[in-house]
Amino acid sequence: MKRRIEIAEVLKNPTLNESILVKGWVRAFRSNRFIALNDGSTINNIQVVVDFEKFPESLVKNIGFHACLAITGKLVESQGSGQAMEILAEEIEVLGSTNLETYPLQPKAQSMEFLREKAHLRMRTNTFSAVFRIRHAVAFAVNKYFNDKGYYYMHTPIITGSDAEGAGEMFHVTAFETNKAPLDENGEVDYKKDFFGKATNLTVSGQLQAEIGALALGKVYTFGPTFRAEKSNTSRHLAEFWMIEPEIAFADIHDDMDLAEDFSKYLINYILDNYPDDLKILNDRIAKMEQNMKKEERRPMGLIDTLRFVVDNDFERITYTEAINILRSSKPYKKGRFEYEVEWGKDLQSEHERWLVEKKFKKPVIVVDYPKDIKAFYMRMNDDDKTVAAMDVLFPGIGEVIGGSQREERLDFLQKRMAEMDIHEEELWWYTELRKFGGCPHAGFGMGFERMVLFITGMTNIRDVIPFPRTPGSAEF
RNA sequence: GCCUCAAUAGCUCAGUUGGUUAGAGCGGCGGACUGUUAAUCCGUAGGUCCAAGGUUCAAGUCCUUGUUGAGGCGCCA
Repeated sequence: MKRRIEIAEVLKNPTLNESILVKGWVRAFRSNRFIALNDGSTINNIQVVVDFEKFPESLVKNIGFHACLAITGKLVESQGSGQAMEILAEEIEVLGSTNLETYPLQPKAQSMEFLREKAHLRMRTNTFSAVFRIRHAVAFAVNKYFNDKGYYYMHTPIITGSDAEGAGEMFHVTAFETNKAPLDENGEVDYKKDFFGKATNLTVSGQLQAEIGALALGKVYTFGPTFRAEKSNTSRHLAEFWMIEPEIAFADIHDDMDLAEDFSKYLINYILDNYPDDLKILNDRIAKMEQNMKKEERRPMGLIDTLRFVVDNDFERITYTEAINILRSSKPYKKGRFEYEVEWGKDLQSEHERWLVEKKFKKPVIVVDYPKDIKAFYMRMNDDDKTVAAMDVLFPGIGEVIGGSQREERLDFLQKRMAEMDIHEEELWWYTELRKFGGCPHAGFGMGFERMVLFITGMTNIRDVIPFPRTPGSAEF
């Protein structure tokens, strides 16, 4: 019995004129003679040449789109011009045929919305196989980057007893059966009798726990699923997404920004260096799609050129106050083109961020030192007593990919902010104890993993860079 | 949560001012084809026009409600 060789290996280290065994799915069957076979190990196919008269008609009939085949044959130099080598089929076994009268996928461009409804099949397409190979690679690069720099990967809880993380609506977790939860004397659900003895939720952020790690291990990061019950209906939000949250001791906001920029560039470079073929498929797909678009709707640069440009240039760094001033002296502001007001103390709207990133600077922008009133309680107060050491990294086409801050390490400042924002210290007693016992300056950020994958793959909807998207009203598969 | 748009063949779409039997390309099916590269060529089948109600002599087309999807806003990552 011959051992199967993966197509990636065949193409990388070809053993010409030897008989080999490959297995995979049919991407195309042309001229009753040429099979393009793909096994997922690479975006590239191997061509199999079938002398159809040598095989029974019933077998040849089963070689349809996305049928699964095992093929033994001699690997030779190709006579055709589209590929370097090909396999002359000696034996063909149909492992799984496809009934094409009912199979929904077709060998042509189909809409992202349609394919999203076929999440169990869409990974077989060129676009999605490329996206999910790259998603894997970005995840690997995240771990490699931090490991190589001496960070420890820390697993923070998925179920949390704290509802004060302040990052959005939470999904409740309970072992009670619906409508059978015991009530207390006030008629409220008595969570003391629930599994954990208290009300619990799915985590919206691992940051507060990551701070525990940073203040013991020095440098840690979390990388895990995160849940937000916001009914966000946009191409940039998911109810279940993955977040990367490094947290570092003895670091200030500038170290934090340096890390965010270096880390982002590392991830992009890792894909540019290791997945050029998948990137090219995605690059060409976008170029083709944009052929029919008006010039002003097209991207200023192709996908690969955009990624190169981002890693080759410094991110723009401006303070929130500078951003406000730049916006107020901008053409669209003067001409009244912005829908929302630009005013110190108010958060930058999407349209403002987009103008700064896409029109003014044309590259990623880090905005730092936001007004304290629009930011979370744990962010470190600046000396001006008006702003906090918080930063957002904004990317073209996506907006906020990273949000971070230097954390408030001074107990009295922290307690004051918590009181102002009505956060009870009893609930976060362990968090304030980190300041009471051996605290130190520290900082960190959260990167939306899918948003980064969105940027690197050039996809336009976040639901298309996670295998099984969870959005309001949708939890199929 | 708010706003806007859309839903017609398996897919992507066209369908004029409300007017005869709802069209195309791709895909499927049948056939041809021994160097194809989104193969090509010939033939063929395929429709609850999202759902319910309404206006009208007449509705794919107009109105109401609902469902689903997309986009924008807010929230954020």
